[in-house]
Amino acid sequence: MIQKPRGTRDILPPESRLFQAVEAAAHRVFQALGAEEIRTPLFEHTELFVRSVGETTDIVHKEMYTFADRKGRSLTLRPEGTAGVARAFLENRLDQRPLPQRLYYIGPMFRYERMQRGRYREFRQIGLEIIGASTPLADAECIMALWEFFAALEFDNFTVHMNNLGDPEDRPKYAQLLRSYLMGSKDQLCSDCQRRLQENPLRVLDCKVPTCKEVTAAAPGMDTVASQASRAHVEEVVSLLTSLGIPLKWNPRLVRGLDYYVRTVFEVVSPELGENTVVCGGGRYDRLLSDLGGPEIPGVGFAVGEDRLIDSLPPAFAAKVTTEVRLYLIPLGNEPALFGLQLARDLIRQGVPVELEVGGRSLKAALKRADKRGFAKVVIFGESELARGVVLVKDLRRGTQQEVPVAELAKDWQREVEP
RNA sequence: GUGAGCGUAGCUCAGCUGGCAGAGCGCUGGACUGUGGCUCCAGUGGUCGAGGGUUCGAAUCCCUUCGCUCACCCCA
Repeated sequence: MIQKPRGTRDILPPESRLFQAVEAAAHRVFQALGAEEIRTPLFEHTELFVRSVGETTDIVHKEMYTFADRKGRSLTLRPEGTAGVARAFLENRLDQRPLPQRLYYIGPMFRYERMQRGRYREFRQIGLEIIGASTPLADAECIMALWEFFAALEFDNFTVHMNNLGDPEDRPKYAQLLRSYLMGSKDQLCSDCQRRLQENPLRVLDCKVPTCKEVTAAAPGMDTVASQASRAHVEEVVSLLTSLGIPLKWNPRLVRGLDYYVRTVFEVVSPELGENTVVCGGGRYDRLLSDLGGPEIPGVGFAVGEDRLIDSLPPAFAAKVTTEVRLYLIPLGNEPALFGLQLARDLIRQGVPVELEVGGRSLKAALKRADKRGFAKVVIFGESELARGVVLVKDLRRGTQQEVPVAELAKDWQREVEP
């Protein structure tokens, strides 16, 4: 038996409804803010990701699905969405349209990683990019959009973690500062952190080992060397969001895994999936487009891990989405079966979702099945009902049943669903 | 890349120091002819992940291999 490749998943009903609901919310919220959908290739030239995400990052270093095509060109399945959007933006000269442009995408990403809870090799991201605005207001709008997206999914308790990564020229300065600070307590760091100390001291701030946390607790924050301009920028973003009533948690140890971020960075972690499982990450990337050979156009954006988001959806919302709301049509006999087919056609034309019993079940068996499937209402009709132009509508929850003229069935349903 | 655990029915799992492969749930049907939920009955369903070894006999013990999961790492 052939199985799916490691790290991929089959999204089956009813879970597929959760994906539909989440994506519908994304379309609705982002479009309301003036964003438009962009769809870019699932694979790109490898060079694009090496240059944008960063050669030394883990993503590029060891997690990309890279392959040679038949002409020997090196291609890579996209590990994230922003690079492709930036490339498409430049290639199609979208900078010639009015700026800023708000673009969002929904689709699969690929990273070669070991499987773990909430971590897949093929996973879906929903991302929003605001390209062509460098103001703190743009950052704030971006995070506000994120907030509204989560709110539309009925999340009521989550926090946006924020930090300032400074400008590109600040980062080596900070790495040096942090390294010399940590050198003093080198012996108390775990073996991983002693290695990180040389390679990438910022990562030490991320370590979960308690002794390392103690050492880094009083370490100087990025803002001690961040440029005055970047500090003023991020402070303004915080101020704007605070005025909006969006709770932020300042986290000076927040470090992102992509090199292109500057200044504002933020994350949302899921309490359900554990403290180190990021559901959403984003930030500002003012140098990305110019680094890719384009004009100096700033941008800010985020990506939500759709699979992880769905794993941590509020239960009440998930239950509502997966509940069967449709009329179950049960014909009794051959004449009524034909009528049932016509009735199903008429009802779906009027926007009433139905399920016709086509398995020839007895009434008893059909009702039993209706109960198991969670149908709220069933429609029963035999020859005697048809002769009188009515059907029996049975409410399974209340246990009541009444005759309804066939012509009023759709109206009866709409009254029930949209009171 | 490092470490740990687990593979038995569609699902969740039992199966003792080796002795006829099981339960619950699910699915299908039935218990007054056209009225569900509870209950009861019946049916359905397994190369015990795969290969090899030990043995009269292996789901069980040993070896190999494949697969899955979790943690580290990193990230969505």
